Parts: sequence; C-alpha cells; structure tokens
Amino acid sequence: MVFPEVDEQLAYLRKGFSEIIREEDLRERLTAARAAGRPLRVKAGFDPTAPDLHLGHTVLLRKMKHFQDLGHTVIFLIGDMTGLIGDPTGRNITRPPMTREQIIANAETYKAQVFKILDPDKTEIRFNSEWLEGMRWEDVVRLTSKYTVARILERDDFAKRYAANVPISIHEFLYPLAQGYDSVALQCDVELGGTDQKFNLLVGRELQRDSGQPPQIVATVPLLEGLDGVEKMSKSKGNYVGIEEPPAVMVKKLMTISDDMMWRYFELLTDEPLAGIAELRRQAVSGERNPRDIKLDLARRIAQDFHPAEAAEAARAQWLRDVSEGQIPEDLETVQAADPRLNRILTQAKLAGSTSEADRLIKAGAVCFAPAGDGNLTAQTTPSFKLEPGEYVFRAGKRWKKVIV
RNA sequence: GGACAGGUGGGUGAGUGGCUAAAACCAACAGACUGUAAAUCUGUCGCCCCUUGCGGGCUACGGAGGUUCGAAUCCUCCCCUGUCCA
Repeated sequence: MVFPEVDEQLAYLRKGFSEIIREEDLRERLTAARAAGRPLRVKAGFDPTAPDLHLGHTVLLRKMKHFQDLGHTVIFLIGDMTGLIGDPTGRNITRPPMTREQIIANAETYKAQVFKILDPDKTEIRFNSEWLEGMRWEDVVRLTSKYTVARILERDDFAKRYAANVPISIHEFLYPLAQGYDSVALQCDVELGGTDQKFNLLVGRELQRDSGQPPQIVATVPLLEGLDGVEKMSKSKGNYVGIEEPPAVMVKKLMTISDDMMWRYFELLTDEPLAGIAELRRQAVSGERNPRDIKLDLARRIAQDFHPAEAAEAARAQWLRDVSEGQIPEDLETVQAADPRLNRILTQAKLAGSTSEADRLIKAGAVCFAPAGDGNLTAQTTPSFKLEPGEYVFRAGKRWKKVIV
C-alpha cells in the first residue's frame, strides 16, 4: 500500500473539520502508518434508528470518504446495542426496543445510502453488539469503574440538563462508555463525529490509554444548519434535504437557503477549495454575478453527488422554468375529486390537511386554478365555490396539483 | 421512607371557577415585497357543518372519577418529573 506524502494527506484532511485532537498526533500516526504500509483505522458511529440520511449526515460521510481517498480503512459502526435496549429518554414517547430483524433491515438501508458516498471496498460495516452483547455484568461494572460521575457530568448536555432539573437516566451515562469501549474493541486510530460528540469521542481516548492502546485521534465536523439556517439539520425539524430525494426536490429545497448559508454549504458539502469559495463570494458581493445563479449552481452540484449529472442539470433547468419564471410546473400529480366544492377539492387533493385549513387558505387568497391547458389562473376566495366537472390545474400556496373534478 | 414543587396547544410558557379554542413569544402556513432566498410588513394558526357570518356545533389543559348552573382552574385517587431530608 502506497500512501501520499504526509503533508499532502494532512492538507487534504484538514478542510472541513472543526477540531482535530491532536493534529500533531495525527501527523505522527500518518507517518508511522505510511512507513509501515498500513492503513489507518478510522471509525464513525451511527444510530441504528435513523436510516434516512440527509445532507447533515453527509458532512461526516464526506470526511470519511476523504480518508478512503488516501487509502485508509473506514469503519462504519452501527450502534445497535442502543436499539436493542430501547431508549426511554424521550419523555412521552416510549420507544420500543428494536428487534434484531429490524436492525439488520436498517443496516441494509444504510448500506444503500452510505455507499453513494463511501467506497465499499474500503469500508468495514460493524455492529457494536458484536462485543457489547457478550459482556458480563462483571465486565460492565469494571468498565463503569473507569469513569467518575463528576467527569461524566462535564459533558455539556448532561451538565445543562442537570442544572435545569431535566431528568437524566443512568443508562445514558453508559453510552459514552460503550462508545469509548467500541474504540478499544476496534483498535481505532481515528474516530470522527459531530462536534456534539466530542465528549464521547474523548472517552474513547481515555479507555484506550487505560487498556494500553495509543489513544485515538479525535476529529469533529461542524453540525450543518438546516434549510432554516438556524437549527441543525434534522428530519424531525423538517429543515432537511434527504439524500434519496429526487434531484428536482433537492434543488428546490436548497434554493430556499439564505445567501449567508450558501457559503457554509459550499464549504461543508462540496469539494470546492476555500479559495474558490472566497472568489465566488466576491463575485456575489460585488454584483458581478447574481447570487441566485451561484446558489443554483451549488444546488446542482450537491444534487449531482447523489444523482447522474444529467438529472442534476435537468433539475436545475426545471427550477428556473417552474419557480423563477412562475410557470405551471410539468409532471403534476393528478388526483380525482368527488366533491366539486372548492374546499373539498383541496382536502381531497391533499393540498390542505383539513376542511378548516382549506377554508383558511382560500380566504387568504392562496388558492387559484385554471382549466387544464389554460395558463390563466384565477383566484377564488369563496370556500364553497362549486366547480364544473373537468380537469383543472390547482395552486395552493407553493404547491400544485392537477385535479379531475 | 418523609416533606415540598410541578405536569397547559408543534416548542417555550401565562392563566387559580364564567369575559379562555386558552396571553405572549418561537416555529409553521398564507398574502405583499423579492432573486417564489433572507430580512421586513400583514393575516392565519383544534376539528366539523352551512346560507362563509365578527354564524352554528363538537373536542381540548398528565389519567380516571367527583363538586358546581358552569372547571385548565376546587376535591379524591392514580401515573410521571424535579428539589430537599433520610
């Protein structure tokens, strides 16, 4: 195995991490690995419950890929023990433990998604139940004795919850230890994770040192803000772009980010070098290029990571046509409506969640329609307005449907 | 084991017998303005019905009962959370 020069590797790896603990150690480890012709073992852990990946996850996956590009081995660790136990943290929701079958099914879903970015030949997929499941009570107690309550309470989110009198269950203390133990079991050289994982990642160093292994290098990636630009991207917040979404949806969603956010997306989600990003930014600020076009190009590039180039380009063109020029979109979903009253049509077409909501939309002037083929949409603000039978194109706010009445 | 505090709409959080479908803020949705971005302004923001009216009905403040003409608000029991003491 031949690896690039250490300096070259370091430069390639550095971009996109928010912190590397410690960079000198990484240099040393890279040097030793190169001399021995041995790839580094780089681990990142994933939750078995969320096999629906979005761009937020890809920030980390992209860094994993970068290690692979340099010839190193990446361990995609699925923390299935958590899933087997069931996590009662969420207050009102009792999350039932997952069955082994579910976990295996989730893992398959992961593979399908993750290999859009990672190189399968350089990826080991592992489950932490492999070593955690066989531990005896005695082993677990010994593991817990390696850490103190005071130290574990240093973890930011524990500290905050403790201060705010928000419950913390004992088993939550066990997760950082389990995660750290994973590094011991896998003899990791490097562990990657989000900045929110820093504490857990550092526990791995302690436990490795304790068992006579050189402590792993810890590298954290920033958490990607979602489309709203404020909260971190997450499915439950609805501010996400899923990597399995069609290119047109990706582009449409990405175009709603603020101009400020797009530089961050460039940095974390594309391979554009920092100097290139700075140049684009200059062009936008100076008015040399319309920021919209730069954003559109960003959206296209991101879509292209998960779809063929032609599809991404088509999505870009479609956005311009549908959204920017305000034309009636093509390929509208067609729905049958049995009741000819306007508010019923909206609920039947799922343009509104309830009749009450439909009434509100209509009164707010958000609804207009036209017979199919006729480009002149007319607004209608009477909820019980009855339509003649026929085929119509409907718009409710930003959403469109074709409806047969 | 004992004493105390608390559980309200997607979130934070007011409200201690009728004026409360429930303040305020956030989120969300819509309209205006734009590059259908952001920001800003305006409106909406439980469900259902119609003759769409500042209309009518139903459901809602941890759970189950009770008091009352009337309860998120008072009482009883239960469940959950936190604090202090042991």
